[in-house]
Amino acid sequence: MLKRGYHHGNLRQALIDAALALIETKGPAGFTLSEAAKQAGVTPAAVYRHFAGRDDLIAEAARQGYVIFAETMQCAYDGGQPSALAAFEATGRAYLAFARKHPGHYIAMFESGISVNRTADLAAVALHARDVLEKAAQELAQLIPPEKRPPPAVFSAHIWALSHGVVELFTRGAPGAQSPYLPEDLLESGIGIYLRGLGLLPADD
Amino acid sequence: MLKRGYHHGNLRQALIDAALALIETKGPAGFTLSEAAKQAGVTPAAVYRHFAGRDDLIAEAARQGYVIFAETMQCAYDGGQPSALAAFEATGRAYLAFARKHPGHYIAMFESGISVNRTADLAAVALHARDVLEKAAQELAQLIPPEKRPPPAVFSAHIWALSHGVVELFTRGAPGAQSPYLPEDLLESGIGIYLRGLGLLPADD
DNA sequence: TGTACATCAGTGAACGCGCGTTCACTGATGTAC
DNA sequence: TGTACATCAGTGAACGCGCGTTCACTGATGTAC
Repeated sequence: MLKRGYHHGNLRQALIDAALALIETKGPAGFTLSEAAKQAGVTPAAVYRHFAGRDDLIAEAARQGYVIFAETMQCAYDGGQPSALAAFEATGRAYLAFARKHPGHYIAMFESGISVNRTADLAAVALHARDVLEKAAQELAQLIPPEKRPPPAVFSAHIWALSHGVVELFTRGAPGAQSPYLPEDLLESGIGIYLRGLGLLPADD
Repeated sequence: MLKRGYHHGNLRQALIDAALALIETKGPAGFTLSEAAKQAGVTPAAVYRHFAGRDDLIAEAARQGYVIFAETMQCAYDGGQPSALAAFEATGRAYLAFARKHPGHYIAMFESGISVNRTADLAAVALHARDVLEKAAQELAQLIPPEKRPPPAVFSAHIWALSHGVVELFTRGAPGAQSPYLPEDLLESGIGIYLRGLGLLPADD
């Protein structure tokens, strides 16, 4: 953040970062353009040099989130290679790790109410993120005999839903947060049982 | 709704219903006390005869949601008796059915940002709803050999998370809504694979 | 049955507030000569 | 290296709006006699 007197230096990103911090602290409804501007040390009007308006700012925050999200999962996937099983499990764990590490992004992406189809750019990067998970599922599905193999899209949807449900219900003071189990453990054991159901893990523990 | 001229008759419930309709239509942020009053044909100030304020209205909507939620699942559970497996699967299906049939309640409960611990009353009814699912899980867990039986709380948390994730991601125009699969089918197949992983369903399909 | 009265649900006007957004402007910055 | 100038990022004042909330009030309702 090279602050060069009158001009800010990198206000655009500073505004996004401020928005993310606000969303993380006060929830998706707590974010306001004015407050984000204030946090960045700037007048609300200055925001309009860089964004079309309030929603455009959130959308950009979400977009950056999807980029990091895809990168995180891709990286985990690569790290688990060449074992399809290890790659898949690492990808699942990366989902929760992302939600933990980037709560502002996560909320902007999934809880702010902005549509993923708002811009073509946002839709593309969101689709790419989904493809990473689906590719991991597809590769793993090869190990299942074709006649009892579910479509990879179904497979990955299950894992995505389970991961998302764990995040929403058992992190950040959600309804199930009084549970004595760590979200990480819940997700790992849940995926374990699921993969056993697919015959990808031995039945005996 | 017996409208007796000047006095409304049952304004309290009319306000809750209006709030639910608004939440369903415009999302959790779209709800305003003033608009709910207007929908009920009444001045905003009239709301304060029945509720402490805006948040109190949403909390009451959520509370009623938890009551219906618990009833719906309890009813499905009872209908599946005496088979533990049938009762459990019916309870899982009831979760999604509730979200479909009462989207306003569902959003008020899980997406409005009001804490379940806001009042003792709300916390109690939310806990009761969770207990219904947990009881179904507990009973079903009896069929698993003790040494490979997961704690029922973990078991039910998995199902809850999977159900919630499916609702959030694959209904109501969410990120995964362009998926060609019905949420009902996704949830059913997911639970099926999961139960197979626990040895509660035969491995061959 | 008719009248006087207490109750209290809803009115209507007003409030302060913070929001997103606009506009003419200003002055720091980087460039051309 | 020094000066004149064009650019354009950010200012500051202002706007209209709808929000949640308050208050003194009013008049429909149900009850007591």
